[in-house]
Amino acid sequence: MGEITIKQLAQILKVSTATVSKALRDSHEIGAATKKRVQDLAKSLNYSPNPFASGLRRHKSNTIAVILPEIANNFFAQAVNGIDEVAREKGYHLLIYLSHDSSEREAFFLNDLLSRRVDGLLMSISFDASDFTHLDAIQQKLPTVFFDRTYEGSLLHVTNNDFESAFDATRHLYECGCRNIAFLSAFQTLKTGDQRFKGYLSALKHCGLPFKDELIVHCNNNKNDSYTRIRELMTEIKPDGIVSSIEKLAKQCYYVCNELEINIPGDVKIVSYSNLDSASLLNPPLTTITQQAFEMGKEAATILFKVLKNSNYKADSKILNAELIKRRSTDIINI
Amino acid sequence: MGEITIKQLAQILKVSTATVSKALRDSHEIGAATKKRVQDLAKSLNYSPNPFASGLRRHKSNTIAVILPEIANNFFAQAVNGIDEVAREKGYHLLIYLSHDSSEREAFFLNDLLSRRVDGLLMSISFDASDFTHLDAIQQKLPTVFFDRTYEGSLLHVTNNDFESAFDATRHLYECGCRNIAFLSAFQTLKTGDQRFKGYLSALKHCGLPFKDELIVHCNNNKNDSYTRIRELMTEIKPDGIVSSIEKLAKQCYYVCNELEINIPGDVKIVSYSNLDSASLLNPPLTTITQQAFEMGKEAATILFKVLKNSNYKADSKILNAELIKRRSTDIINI
DNA sequence: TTTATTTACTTAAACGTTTAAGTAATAAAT
DNA sequence: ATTTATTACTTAAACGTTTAAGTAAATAAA
Repeated sequence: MGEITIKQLAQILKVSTATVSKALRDSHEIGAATKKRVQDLAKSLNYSPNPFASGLRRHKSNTIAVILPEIANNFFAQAVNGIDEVAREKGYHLLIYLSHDSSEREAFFLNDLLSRRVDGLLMSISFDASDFTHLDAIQQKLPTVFFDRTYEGSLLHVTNNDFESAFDATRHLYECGCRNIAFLSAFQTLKTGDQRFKGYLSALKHCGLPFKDELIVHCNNNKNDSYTRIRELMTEIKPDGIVSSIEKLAKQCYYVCNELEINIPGDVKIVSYSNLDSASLLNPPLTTITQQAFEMGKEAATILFKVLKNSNYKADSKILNAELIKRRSTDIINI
Repeated sequence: MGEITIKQLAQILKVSTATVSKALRDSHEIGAATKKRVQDLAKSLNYSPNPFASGLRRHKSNTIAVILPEIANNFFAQAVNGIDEVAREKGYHLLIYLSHDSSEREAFFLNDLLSRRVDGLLMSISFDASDFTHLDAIQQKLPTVFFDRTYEGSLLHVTNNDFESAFDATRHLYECGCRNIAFLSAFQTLKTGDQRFKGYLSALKHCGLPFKDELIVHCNNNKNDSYTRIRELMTEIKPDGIVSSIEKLAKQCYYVCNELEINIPGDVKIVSYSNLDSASLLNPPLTTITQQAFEMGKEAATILFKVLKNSNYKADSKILNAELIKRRSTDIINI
């Protein structure tokens, strides 16, 4: 039961605990022979230092927190894979917090993290964020890198080229013949959502299409709500193209179209931000704006570790390019 | 910078640190008036206890570890959601370890967990496990509940009705007219994989179909390898039905069939263990054996917390029923 | 040879919390 | 009135590690 401690190692070897500690950390203060004796014994007894004791003493946890809106989503899951790769390499542990897109939960987590439980934070902001004071505060207290879903006040972040990718997607629909392009909006209070919307607007202008308010559907966190709104859009406004700023909503479009027997891409073409790995197996295969999810996690973690190494590294950012992958959901159908 | 400590609270209130500590934990040793003074001040200064100090003293981390084969998989992601729900409610934190289906990584993690960093462990075993000594060992040291992918030696676990669900899936194919049913096998060294295979065998017998070795495809962790094997199966053996014991392999079947222009369900019918939430949007919609992923995480966590509360609770298990959801990939086609 | 430096350790305090043991004052029981 | 119990605290040690400061011996420089 009782785990082996430095004290016990010291007793066995008839040296002080200081010697053991230093030998294990390979300090120059310890002679080669003693070092080896200590290290050999430690290995043979399968000693591993108590993380609480060393965390307490060193004010360092070797742990980073990751706050995510959700985990059952290929984008975030892949991002975690990227984060994990970097963190493991550095010997760090990963504490996961799921906000389920609730800023209330998020605030609770952020408060918890002030206890110095972790050395740093990687975060993607929740759907319904509107008050950013907690986020402003955490950045002052804890090295924090935002990824994907960022806000105006973020100092360190990794984002997509959201404006450009939304622009390209919208233009792609135009080029495929759409003249009535709807936009399914989400998290427009965040920089990420705002940029996507602006990209859409800019593309409309560029293509000479008028902006129509009824083509914008603001979706919230409630599944039924957004289903109803999309259904309304499809029955009343009947767009011939849809840009969805979030994967969830694109799926709902598919369900609505199934229900209403609307043909994709015949009646309406759809393109969505999505990292669904079965996008090409859907019926029809979905044209996606695919983010570099793994890379994004990796980059965010890399920036965080830079900051942890050198704490006067106060602002940095990286933009990754999302890729428009054209599939059948935006095919031109010759009748 | 410097976080507020109990010492500082004590100094301000002119009481001892013991009093503060006890007041915060609502001890009966402290008078109501003092208690209130302490709690009010703590709240107003946003005090939160240093988790390292209290972890060191109490030998308790309020953290549980979760070891998963992968996270970019709806089953595991939903299981994490279930775990998260229970853990948050109990005020626990979640440390995530991804084995990427490597038992080597897994062993490394298990070793790390011996440092008493966490109070308990929830685990789903990696794909290529063959030596179970690490698993035997961890169960002696740390309350551990296995879920989904378990092994013979597991004391606490939550599983599917793997035998029955594989039986039902196989029989379903038989009832849809399949007489040459292939089985895509994975992690057969684990109890989970073994049970699924036995369920398949039993159904063959029950339906009066002969067992043919060439209909079994053993798939490993390597994506290209298993693609090749499935391709061989489809070109050489040409089964009219496939039971896939893992979602990944079912997707590969779809890709192979796309490539070879094999019609699903006309030429071959497919059923797979899968929690893909877009299963119904696939082309064709995939008949799945859908596990109660969220429930499984929740149940596993619940058992773990029972053990944490009462440590002579040494063996327990729960079986959840996976559901066969029939979709077009196993439809009977009338020619 | 004397002094300064380097090497290889040890001592002891510190990190922030918890808790067993002690104490003084008050209330209850005899 | 004396003993016993209860209440509301305090003292001090402990959890296991790290590290600043000290020390004695060996080596190098003067």
